[in-house]
Amino acid sequence: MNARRPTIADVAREAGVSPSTASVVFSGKTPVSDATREKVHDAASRLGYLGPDPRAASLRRGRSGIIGVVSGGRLGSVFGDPVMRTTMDALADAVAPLGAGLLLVREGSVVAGEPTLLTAPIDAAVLIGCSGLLREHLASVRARGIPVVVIEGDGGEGVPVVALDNRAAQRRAAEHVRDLGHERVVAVTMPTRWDSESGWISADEERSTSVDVTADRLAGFRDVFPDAAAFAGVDSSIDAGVAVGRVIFGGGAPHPTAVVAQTDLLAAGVLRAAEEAGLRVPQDVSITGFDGIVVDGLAPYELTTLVQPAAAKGRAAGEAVAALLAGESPASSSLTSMFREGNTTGPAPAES
Amino acid sequence: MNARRPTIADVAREAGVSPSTASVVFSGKTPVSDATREKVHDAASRLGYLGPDPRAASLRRGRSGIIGVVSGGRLGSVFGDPVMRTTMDALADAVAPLGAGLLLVREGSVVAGEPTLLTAPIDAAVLIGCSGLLREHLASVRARGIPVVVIEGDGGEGVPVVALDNRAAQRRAAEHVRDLGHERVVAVTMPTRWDSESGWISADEERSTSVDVTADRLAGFRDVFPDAAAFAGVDSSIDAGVAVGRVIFGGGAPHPTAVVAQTDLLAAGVLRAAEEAGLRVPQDVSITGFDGIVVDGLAPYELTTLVQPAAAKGRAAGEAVAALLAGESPASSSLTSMFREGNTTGPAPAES
DNA sequence: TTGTATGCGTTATCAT
DNA sequence: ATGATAACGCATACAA
Repeated sequence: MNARRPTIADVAREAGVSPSTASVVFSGKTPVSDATREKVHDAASRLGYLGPDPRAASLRRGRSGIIGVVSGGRLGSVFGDPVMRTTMDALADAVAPLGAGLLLVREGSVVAGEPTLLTAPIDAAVLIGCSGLLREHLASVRARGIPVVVIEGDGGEGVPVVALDNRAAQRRAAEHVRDLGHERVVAVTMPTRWDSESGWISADEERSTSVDVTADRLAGFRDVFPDAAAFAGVDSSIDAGVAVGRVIFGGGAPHPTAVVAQTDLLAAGVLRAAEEAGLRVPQDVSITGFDGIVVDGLAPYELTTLVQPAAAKGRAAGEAVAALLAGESPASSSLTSMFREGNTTGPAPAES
Repeated sequence: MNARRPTIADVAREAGVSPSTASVVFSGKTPVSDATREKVHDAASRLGYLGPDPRAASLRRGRSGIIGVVSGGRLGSVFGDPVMRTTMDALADAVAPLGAGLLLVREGSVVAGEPTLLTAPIDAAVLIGCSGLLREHLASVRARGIPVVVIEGDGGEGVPVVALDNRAAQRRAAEHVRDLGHERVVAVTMPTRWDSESGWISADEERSTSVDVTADRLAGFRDVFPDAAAFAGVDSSIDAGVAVGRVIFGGGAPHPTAVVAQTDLLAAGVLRAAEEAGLRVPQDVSITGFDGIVVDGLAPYELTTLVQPAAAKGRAAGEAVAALLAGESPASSSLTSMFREGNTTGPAPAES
């Protein structure tokens, strides 16, 4: 009745070999004779030993095999975005060969006691779609020697970034709309802060936007329409888009003839709201999206949008992590989106 | 130029206190005089010490603060389901007070080298929507003394399960459909295995279904319609439902007058396919779902469905983990779904 | 309230 | 190919 779980030392003793040899049998780092290996395995199964304790191995090797993925907002809203899911999947694939898994770390710990970047045993951190608020946290993490990679954001000096051409791409969409003759244009954005609410964006708010992606895409829009109004959705979802669309098309004022949305989901919601309001797309109102995802059930519409390489983002981040862990200094990478014209944009209607 | 990162021992020395005192200052487990605390903090910042190394702390305490969440399939398809997202979010909230975070573990390691339940430093594991294939893995994990909780599945002897009344609830829907007079009924299911393809389910396949949820709901359907046909979707999504619906309503044979789908997303897809085929819902065909989620853009339809307590599932699992970690033996819990009649079901059309 | 002493379970280094 | 040894960095029981 030995309550204690057997250790590798017990196994070694039972097998009549040294602890280091037993260790090597399990790790396979050094050649071992077949006879020895068998002795050790026998001893292990006799004792019910199931392999090295990951915690002890972590300490000794200085590696836990865990990579923290930090994202803004709640899991539900983060994973509600198909782009994020694709990216995360690609990231998981990319770090798996390193023997690493993904630990979900929620920014701004929703609940007290929750592990943070500073208290979790992570080998590296990937920041994705985070607000700038995290910047200070980041400093401590880096000071600790934990490699950091940022996806679409600014990590500061020496932090590799996987960037997307958000501003240029969004500008491209805005130009397309402008070239079609539209003048009454509204931007529909993702949240400006992770705790922010839906509503028209004031100049102040626009200046202090802390979500990098939102800010960058809005800047691209501003390059073409410096004075147009912008409305923030509560998140990136069809429902949020519908809510925004109802406000935009609901007022008595002349409705906009074009809406430049920051995501396909928002665009799909706006489109639906436009239909609700009795407007035809694209005859009465043009709508552009961003992401290039397949929006369930949007047919027969096909959004005019910017197709972004979601999986490539995850892969690039994974490769950067691998390089950092190998002691290299990977360069930042920059991915580009592709403009795709669908059937949701058309010439501005004649002034009525 | 000391390359080595400072340890708590260095801090203690610098502060002129013992290592244990310094440790206590950081963990807060024991009262410390203000003066001492300050001395230690000063020394720490002077040395650039940022707190205890989580890896070493893990080993010493025997806890890593990490809970493995095992799910079938790829991240993308798992998190594509709103129910799963809600459950995961609630789970994350529930374990946060324990100081624990969630490590994503993919069943059947998609990529070689990926950490598994046996190699990751986890304190507990939560299995959610897994296939029975995992059963053997589970044995080793439990042998290791790692607590396990299963959400909607069978963990075997002594494993607390958070169950949903899948079978009874699905039976409820089937009865509703039968009571409306429907006889040509088809079940539309989630995948029967995680690697399975879409298609009519053969008797063999039905018997060997390894995804518990799929099997349970199908059994509930069978309680009422033992001989009806069943068609598996490639996953739980609107698109999968559309694909299934096109087959179901596309043939020359008389179309079914009712479809009992295993999820709301599948139901929504089937509904769309029915419309495509020129059928009216519910006059020509009745459709039921399962989950009770809000399906973006399904209005004006409101699915007849079973509303399941998604967040409660996550909370219950979190509480069970907490109890296990506290050395208790939590009982399994059983949650119930609520039948909600929408406007997608109606009397069977008269025989034509 | 603080200090002393020990061991958590492993693996890397080096020698044999 | 195998063995002896020494950390890895910390938190706890216990003593003072």
